[in-house]
Amino acid sequence: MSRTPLHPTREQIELPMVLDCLSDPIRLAIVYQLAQQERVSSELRCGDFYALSGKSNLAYHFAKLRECGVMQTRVAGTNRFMRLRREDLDARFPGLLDAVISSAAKDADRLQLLTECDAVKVD
Amino acid sequence: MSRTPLHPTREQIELPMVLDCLSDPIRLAIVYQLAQQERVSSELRCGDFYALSGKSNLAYHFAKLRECGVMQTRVAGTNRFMRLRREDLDARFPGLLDAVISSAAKDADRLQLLTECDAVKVD
DNA sequence: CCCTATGTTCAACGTTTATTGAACTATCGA
DNA sequence: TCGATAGTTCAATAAACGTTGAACATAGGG
Repeated sequence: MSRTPLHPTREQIELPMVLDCLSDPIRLAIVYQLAQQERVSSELRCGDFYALSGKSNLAYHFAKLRECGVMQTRVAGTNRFMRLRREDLDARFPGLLDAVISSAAKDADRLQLLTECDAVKVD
Repeated sequence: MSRTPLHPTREQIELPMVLDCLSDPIRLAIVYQLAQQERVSSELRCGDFYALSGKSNLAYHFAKLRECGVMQTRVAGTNRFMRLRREDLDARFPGLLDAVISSAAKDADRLQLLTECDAVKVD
């Protein structure tokens, strides 16, 4: 497996790319789930998203989210942990991420987003 | 020319559709220009956007912006006046439009957006 | 009534996109 | 060292997208 994947610098993050990233339902769900996880200040593994799609399709979306500067991947053994690049996004586009997340939260059922409660319910 | 074009109701406006709309550079420029015009509380004609692209291509983008609920078109004679559906967008996705507009403003030159000053300069 | 100005619609095109499964790489644990 | 686990990469496909020019529809002014 390759080294730590390439990420754009903060200044290289472009608004249209970010919006395009967030416009895909699967990627929006990934971002939403990462945002939920922020509260616990921990990261998520790729496998934590298998409910959303197959792993090869997820790898495609992960790559896109990385290349657009929305999230960051840290390689640890055979796992890859990801988290939102909140600091960079907030610096570049103040209020944008929060507006998207809370808008998504309002439409959680319509967007078929998994909430923390759902995760518990499934158990 | 057909009657007043179809617009989705407020509740029919979907987040991914809106984000997708705003992710295209030309549509983002249209929205940005409409947002600037809001301050003067007036509308813009299709022709006011010819600097962005050809008219047939603009018509395509206008249709998309309309269908996604981002803007509204009012037919007046041979002209069509448009404005942002700010009230609806703010109600559905609080803070989103403003975050996008101000983010775009920060990158105005990178995004090749026309500002009010530019319009004056061209004169 | 014609001519012009304003926009839309249509067909065509090349490009990008999302999705799939199979093959592959790398790491960890027994 | 072997096998299982975690993800990526690749090739193939179908659908959606953005762009173009030509044709069309409509309203207003001489």
